[in-house]
This record gives sequence, C-alpha cells and structure tokens, in this order.
Amino acid sequence: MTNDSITLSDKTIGRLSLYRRVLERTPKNNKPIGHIFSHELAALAGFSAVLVRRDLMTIGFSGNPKKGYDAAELLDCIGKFLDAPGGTNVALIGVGNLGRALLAYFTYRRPMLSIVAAFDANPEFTNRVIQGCRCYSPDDMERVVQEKNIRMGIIAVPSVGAQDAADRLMRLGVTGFLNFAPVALRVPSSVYVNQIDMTMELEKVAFYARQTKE
Amino acid sequence: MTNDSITLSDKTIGRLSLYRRVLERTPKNNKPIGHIFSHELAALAGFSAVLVRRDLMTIGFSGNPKKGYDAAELLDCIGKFLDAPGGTNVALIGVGNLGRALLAYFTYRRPMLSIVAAFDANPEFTNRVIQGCRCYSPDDMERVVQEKNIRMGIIAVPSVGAQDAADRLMRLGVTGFLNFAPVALRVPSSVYVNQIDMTMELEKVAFYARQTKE
DNA sequence: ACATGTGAAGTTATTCACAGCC
DNA sequence: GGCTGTGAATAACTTCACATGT
Repeated sequence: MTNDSITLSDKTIGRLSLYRRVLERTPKNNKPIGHIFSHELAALAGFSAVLVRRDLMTIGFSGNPKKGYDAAELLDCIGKFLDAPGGTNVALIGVGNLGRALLAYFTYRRPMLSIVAAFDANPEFTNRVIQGCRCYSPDDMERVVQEKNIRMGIIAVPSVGAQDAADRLMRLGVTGFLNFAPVALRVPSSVYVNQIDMTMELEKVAFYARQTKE
Repeated sequence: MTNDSITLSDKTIGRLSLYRRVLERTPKNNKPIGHIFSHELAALAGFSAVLVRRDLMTIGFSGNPKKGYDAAELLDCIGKFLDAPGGTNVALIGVGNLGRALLAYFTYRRPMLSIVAAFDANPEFTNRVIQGCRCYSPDDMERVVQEKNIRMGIIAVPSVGAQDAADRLMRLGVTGFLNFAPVALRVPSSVYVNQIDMTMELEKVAFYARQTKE
C-alpha cells in the first residue's frame, strides 16, 4: 500500500493498467462497481483469476473472501503505482496520420497522462491546434519541453527521423519513449523504450489465422 | 527448411517479422545485404545475438561461421513460415482516425498482407476510396468478405461495437483479429486475437520514465 | 461453500558456456 | 580467432493446489 520500491514486472504493470480501465468503465447495474471478485475482474480484463490475485498481491492490495476487492480502494492503489503525483506530460513527435490518430485517442483519456505538445516540421501543422493540442516546429523543442516539463515522448515519425527525435528529447531529460517507428532506438539503459511495431503485430495475426485455416 | 509444422512461439514469430524487415530495409553500402552475422542482425533488430541464432535454429535455417547467414535465403525461409502462399486478405472495421492511420500505414507495405476492404457505418465514408482502399457499409460485409476471401480483421471501432464486429466476421470464417478496442474479445479458442492497447502501452512508458526520474 | 493468499510446481523464454568449424 | 549451433543453466512468468478466513 505504501512502499513504492517493490519491483513490478513489465507484464504486471500492463495488467494493472487494464484492471484500472476495466474498473473505471464497467458499471454494475448503472452505478460504479462497489466490490469485485478476482474471477470477475479476470473475465473483464481477459486473464485468469489467479493472475489477478497475484498482481494485486504484488502491489500489496488485499480483499476479503466475502465481498472481494473494494473497487475504489483498488483504483486508488493502482494509481499510486502507475501515476506520477503531479501527472506526466508527454510530447508527440510527428503529426502525420498516425500522430493525429494518437492525439484523438489520448486527448482527455487519462487526466494524469496527457500529450501537452506536438512537433512536426511540416508548416501545414506548425502553430496550429490539432485535436486540442498545440503543434510546434521542431525548432521550438528545447524551449517547449522545458517550459512544459515534458518527461516522455511518443515517436510517430518515419524511421529515418526517429533516432534524431529521440536524441534531442533525451538531451532535454526525457527518459521514456513510445516508439512507433519500425526501428530499434539506441538509448542508454536508463531510458525506457516501448517499441510498437504494427506490421509485426499484423503479421502475427496472419500467421495464426493461417494456422487455424489449414 | 521444409517442415511447416514446427511450433513457433509467439515471441519468435514477432522477431522473425522484424528480422525480415530489417533485412529488406537495411542496405549495406547502397546495395542489398549479402551475408549478415547474428550479432549484426541482433543489433539492427534490438535483440541479443544468441536469441537470433535460436530463432533461426527453430525455423531450421543455418549459416556458416565464415560468412554468417545468407540474407536472401533467410528472407525466403522466413517468408515460408510467415506468409500464406497466395497472400492474406484483411478487412478493416472502423474508418475513424485510427482506421485511416492504419490504412495509410499498411497500404503497399507488405504485398502478402493487404487490407482489401474497409467497413464503416458512417455514410461520410461508405462507397468512397480512402488511402487506396474501398470503404463499404457494414450491410455489405457478408458479400464482400466472401467475394474477397478475407481471412482476418482489424478492429478499429469504439469498444461498444468491437464484439459485434468480431462476431459477424467470425461467422464469415475470419480466424484472426488485431483488436485496438480496449475490450477483451470473446472468441473460441480456434480464433486468435492480438490485443493492442495503446493506453496500456503509454502507461507502461510513463511508469518507467517516472522510475528513472526519481 | 466459496473466495482470498501464497508456497510449490510447472511452463516458457532467454542466456551461459562451450564444442565444432570455417 | 571469431562465428555458428546447441545442451545445460538460469530467469521470468503462470498455474496448481491447498491452507486460511469469513
């Protein structure tokens, strides 16, 4: 409940994020969930009940056999682990098709995690507000990242510009990236990169779809 | 080299997809790579050299200590595992911001894996061609999926419509999904679902970015 | 009864370490 | 000498099984 230095695995963090959203979005008879059992949460999130209990165990959250887990308390507890106290400010690099979709997707979705600035060299976008987010020229990156206290970046530019963008942001103190460019970013071990490769994900599906067909 | 019934793990399949793209895109002195060592491929794809060798071992591909792996042969071999012989046809459900970004992203990217039809109830999109892909009304789904021999679907609609879309496609023989809606699809075990949760991915980065900050 | 909490076992994934081969 | 190929060891993750609580 209090100790923040427990080590959570990557997988567990991802699932906590899902549990939270499930708890926030799923009403029970039109009102927020009061208590929930591990098997219910598991079904909603798509995992097994034991796994849910393990995850909650590792964050030190406990329920009771009669009522299950208190949803509001659980949300609080997950928030303590996932959210930075004052929220985290994010920069989006690249306002192409993917970038704009990400803006639309993330705007107002998580109050503690918001894209506060977008950057794109294309003058068609610079100094305009897109999906509620101001778009700047890359020339302003130094100033804006510092002014807005930006701590992480979403890379949505073509492969060729990805490493450059990451390097500039890292020099400004950014320590985490969500990278959609299909290229492995070279970063020091103190920086975290979450690589999303759409083509890979699609090909995985194609592989399995084909297996079950034959 | 020949036997197709080796079981590849999910992780291995993903990496094979990456190896392929790295090999296709990385020229060596302005011409295609001839041979490549496991540590070179590892660096380009962002994994360890042993892991690369393991993966190639499991698909039965071998190189030689002097020259490394023959890139062209390796591409061929990976293709034998990942690609369906005549290619795989994909349907996109939902032509909102994310859907259009996916269309832009995938069009002409992988010849053996193409989005051949998009569906959206919004009449603003139906019967128009967007990013080179024809967009249909959901009413035409039955006909189009059969005519175009569609085997997998990308779900890019809001959560509320996701299960419905999946159910309709499954009735038409679709056995694999890439699901961007933040909801666990209920499918029989013979159907594969690759769930992509953007919010979860972003929150993972925020968590680690925060760790290194403190 | 039925749910939580958790040690122990099982499973899967990755790395170590080294033999064999250009 | 540096690379491939791979058994063995290690690490990471998930499930089993059951003691405990209400």
